[in-house]
Amino acid sequence: MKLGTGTVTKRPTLKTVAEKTGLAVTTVSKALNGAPEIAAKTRLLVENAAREIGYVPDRAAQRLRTGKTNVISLVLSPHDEILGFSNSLTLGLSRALRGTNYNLLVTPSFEESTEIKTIEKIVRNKMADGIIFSRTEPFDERVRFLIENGFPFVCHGRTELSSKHSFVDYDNEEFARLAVSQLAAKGRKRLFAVMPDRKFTFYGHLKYGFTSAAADVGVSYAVPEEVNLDSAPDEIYACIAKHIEEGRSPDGYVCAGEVAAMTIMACLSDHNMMVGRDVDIVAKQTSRVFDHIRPRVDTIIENIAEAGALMGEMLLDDISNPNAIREGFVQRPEKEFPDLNPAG
Amino acid sequence: MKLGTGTVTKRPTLKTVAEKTGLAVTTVSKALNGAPEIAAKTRLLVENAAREIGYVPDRAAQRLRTGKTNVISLVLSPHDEILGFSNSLTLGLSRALRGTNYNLLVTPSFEESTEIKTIEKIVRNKMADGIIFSRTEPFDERVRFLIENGFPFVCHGRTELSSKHSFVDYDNEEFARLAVSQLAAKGRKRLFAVMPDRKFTFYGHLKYGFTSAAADVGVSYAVPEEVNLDSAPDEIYACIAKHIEEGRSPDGYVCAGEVAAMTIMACLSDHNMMVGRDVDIVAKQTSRVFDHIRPRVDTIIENIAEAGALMGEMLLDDISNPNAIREGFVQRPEKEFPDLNPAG
DNA sequence: TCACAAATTTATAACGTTATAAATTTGGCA
DNA sequence: TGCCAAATTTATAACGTTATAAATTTGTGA
Repeated sequence: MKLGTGTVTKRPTLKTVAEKTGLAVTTVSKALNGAPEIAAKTRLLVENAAREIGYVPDRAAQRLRTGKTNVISLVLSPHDEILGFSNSLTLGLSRALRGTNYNLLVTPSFEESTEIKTIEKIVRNKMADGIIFSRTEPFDERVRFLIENGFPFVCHGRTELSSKHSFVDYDNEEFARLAVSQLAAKGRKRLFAVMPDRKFTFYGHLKYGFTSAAADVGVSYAVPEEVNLDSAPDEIYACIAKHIEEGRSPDGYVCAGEVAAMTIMACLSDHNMMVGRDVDIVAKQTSRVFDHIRPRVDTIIENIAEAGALMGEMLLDDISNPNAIREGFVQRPEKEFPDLNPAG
Repeated sequence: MKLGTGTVTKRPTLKTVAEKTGLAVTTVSKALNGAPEIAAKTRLLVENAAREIGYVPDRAAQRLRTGKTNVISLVLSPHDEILGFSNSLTLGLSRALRGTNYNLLVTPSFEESTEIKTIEKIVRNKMADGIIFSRTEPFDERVRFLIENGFPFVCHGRTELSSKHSFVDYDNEEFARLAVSQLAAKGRKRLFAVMPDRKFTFYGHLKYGFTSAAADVGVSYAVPEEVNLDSAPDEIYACIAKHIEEGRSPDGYVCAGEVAAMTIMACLSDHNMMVGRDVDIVAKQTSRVFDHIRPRVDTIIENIAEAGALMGEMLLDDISNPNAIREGFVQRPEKEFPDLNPAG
């Protein structure tokens, strides 16, 4: 479809359609927006004329008039793992937005501390109709801010705040239990878990899952204090290496992050520890990297794209029903990726 | 910063600032936009007042009035590898946009065929001031369309079109040469290269690089016809497996895609072929996954985040200087990642 | 001090849309 | 046929900004 080769024909507006049909601008607007008072034959007339001359409403004008941006903003944390996480989230979200007339604005924060500023800016400047973000904390300031301002949002992870709000979370407690059972089933006794930063809500869920499962199946589990899932790979590597070299190596690892899990595997390999023989790992898998990594490790899947799609749908719902009661959804751990994910 | 707890105070507008300062709306507008005719003391007065009451211009109104969207659109292909590519691109782009008042709209196409439609839509609906996309073909229809419509864009990859246009490409020819030399230096003689789809510009560059380097250093190289870098990992795996099982295994692999390279490694491992002993691989590295994969393989880096940042800067330039002569930039292969990349 | 140019400020209109209220047309029924 | 309510269409104003042109103020030199 060429748009006037060189000759810049101005975009058709409501006025253009009005002139073509001999109707008033208002009528055309109403006809295209499905106002009930418009006669059926008028609506048809307008729709045909609009299609014929390729009329598309001007978003800026609509936005100025109605105050709606038709934009959803995905606020990324600097730590959203370059591997998989934000990518899958974006993809899932886009899938939910497909077919709607919402667009996706991606706003990375470059420092953790600026994330709340980013959100404040989006709200203050009305840059979007709703916000999506992740890495929720129990008393998350972003959540508080958004609730206080009545701004629609869906976050990835629960909070412990009293106000209900939309969220999509993952059952990390169950993840922890499954992981511990799997390792126990392989005869592993001394486990080692790389945990997220304590400040995140899912730290608690994991911890509770680990503790109870470890007690249930009679294994021990330790957490290295000096690193967490967001630590630089080098630091995680060094930490694991130190334990191995000091003879304090566990016989099973649980890791709720892909990069950290890969780092552990690299470290084990470099120390001639064989996964499956000397040690076992259960990793949380959020992308498909582990499909291509050897030795194979046990993984438990967290489907981020699905979470993203769900968050998108929930957010659209929240935007159109500002007064509805907010609900959360908790994803269950899965064994297999569904096949609708793009390869990778 | 709380925005009126519950009490919805309307956003300040130019009018608000005008009333506060006793000046006309026009004057305020000009003062804030740096118009030269505004007296210094007036400008200061306005700036202070604006800051004080937290005035932020309404984008929708600006956009309606000026026709500028202040949005850059990143159009993603369904094949942009879930691992790294689009993520790094997004990050780099965001970095370039940081500090400007441009926002990043991410628009994934879900089918390859709809990508041109996506772009047409962005242009027709003036959804952005400029477009970024990748996977350029020699006679790319997207490039043709955008040039024809005088719409600013920067693509990742060159074309063979006669009109000059902005692009950022990677020296894949050099990549191929380096890869072949590295393998030859290790004594490898029969190489195997998984190539991109023939339709892409960089197919030609790689091919030329391979052919000339192979001739120079006296090795052979073959390309499996049935798969390319975008093939499903399963297919690549099956293809490599078949060659190994039929005794036609090469002793060196070159792979310009991360996922494909990992797949090859997995296949080799599953067939008890040891990288470094039975076979060697040189992979193109666009994320940091290979840092964490064992056995270590030789990689040659293509810094996508840097490319993204560069593309962003070029696009902003192109937007502000519509009549400037367009130029391209070709990235050189690198040995190391710079350290400004977020961990991962 | 006055005239006039330069400097600065201002009023008006417009971008394209939709909410509101007013105007017109239609159709039913006496 | 004529009246009235219902159905449908229309005019007007407004969202917040900036381009344009007009108006005002300031400063300079005679």
